[in-house]
Amino acid sequence: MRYSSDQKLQTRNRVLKAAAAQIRTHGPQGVGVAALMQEVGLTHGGFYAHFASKDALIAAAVKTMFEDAATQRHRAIDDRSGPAALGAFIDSYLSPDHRDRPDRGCPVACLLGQSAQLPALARPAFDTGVRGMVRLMASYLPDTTPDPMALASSLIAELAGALALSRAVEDEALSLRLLEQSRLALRARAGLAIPNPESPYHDH
Amino acid sequence: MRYSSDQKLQTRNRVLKAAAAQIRTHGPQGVGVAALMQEVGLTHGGFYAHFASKDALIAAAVKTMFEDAATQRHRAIDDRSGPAALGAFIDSYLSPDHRDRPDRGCPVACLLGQSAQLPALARPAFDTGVRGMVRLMASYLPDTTPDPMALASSLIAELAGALALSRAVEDEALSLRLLEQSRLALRARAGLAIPNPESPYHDH
DNA sequence: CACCTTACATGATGATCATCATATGAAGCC
DNA sequence: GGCTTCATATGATGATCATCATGTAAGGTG
Repeated sequence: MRYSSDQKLQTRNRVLKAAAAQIRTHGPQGVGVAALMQEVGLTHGGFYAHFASKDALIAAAVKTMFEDAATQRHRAIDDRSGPAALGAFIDSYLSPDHRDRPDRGCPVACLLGQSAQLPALARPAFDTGVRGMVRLMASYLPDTTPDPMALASSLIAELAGALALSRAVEDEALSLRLLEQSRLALRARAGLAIPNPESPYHDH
Repeated sequence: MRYSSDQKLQTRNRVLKAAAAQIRTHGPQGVGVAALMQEVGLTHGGFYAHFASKDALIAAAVKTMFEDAATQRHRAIDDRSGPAALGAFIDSYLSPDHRDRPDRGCPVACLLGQSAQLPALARPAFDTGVRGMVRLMASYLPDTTPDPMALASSLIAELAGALALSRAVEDEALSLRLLEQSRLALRARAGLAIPNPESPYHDH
């Protein structure tokens, strides 16, 4: 068959999207080329028409992860600004919903512990993503913050750490406690009021 | 040859020790039975005399990791007590030295992001380790702390998150900044004085 | 209408890996 | 001194996997 003009690009994007989800749930090693292509409805043979290697795919997938995460953050925060935006960000980040959907969640928290498995090609994208996330957090902080970048760095470490920990832990009660206590601590550290206990979480 | 009475146990311990290091550096998937046995000076055949499966090995190795970590913590803290112990713990945890030696470092930070790769057999040991670490941290906190377990949970999340992040990042300057800013933030949050900038880190 | 490009499929290759069946070789025991 | 035991070695098996060479169908282009 002859394909529509951007057929190849669309296929490539579908593969990328599937890879981005698989990498976040099963790690870079957990993705097989054959299984990935099958998920997209194709066979493994065509893969190398789109990517030079599996490592190249992972590098590209990590990049798209961070791009998607940026647009997702905008949706989670809606049109809120200042403290409301910051609170919404923290709450959605440390929600059980986010914990249970790593496949569409924050790449930083997912790749945190995968440093050894991540191919060198994908590393720069990760660094850029971390830097961007710290910068974004700093931009949310009150103008009165003495050193916003320093505080943001510390807040991001706890955000990602708490989420990753809550995922790694087996016991649901312990997992929820880790989320909730970091959520409260982070809100306090960021200068936010105690959140409404009735609706502590938000969708994204 | 006939072997000394505890030969088998000693071999098993050597395998476990090597596995514990490999898992922390290369992840659970990064360890091959053959390579592991060769590192210990044996061939792959004898492995199944010691462990029922690779998963069983990983579970046992995770357990020993946490046991070793407990004794290591005692050494890092020496005979200090109270604030001095807490400060030494934070400083050594977030030191470049600890960052660069994951093979003998904190299992929590190493396994944080490996939840997907960790076999079910090893999960309970991880939970126990996390709980123990939070409890230990709580025991260090000043008596005046309103809810020590809550604060400890938040502190551990930042500790492990900052260390894992500093390892995952490629850029050395960014990595050091992540360590240092969380170190200062954690000391402040734990009610400690600003550390001496001359010798900010300690061996362990 | 014939041709050639293009997007993908089929099938093979070689590597790696966990697992296991079986062999070996040294020592304690009779 | 031969028999047995037991820690480890050798080698095989089957599975999984990345990669690639080659085939195929379809449709725009000449």
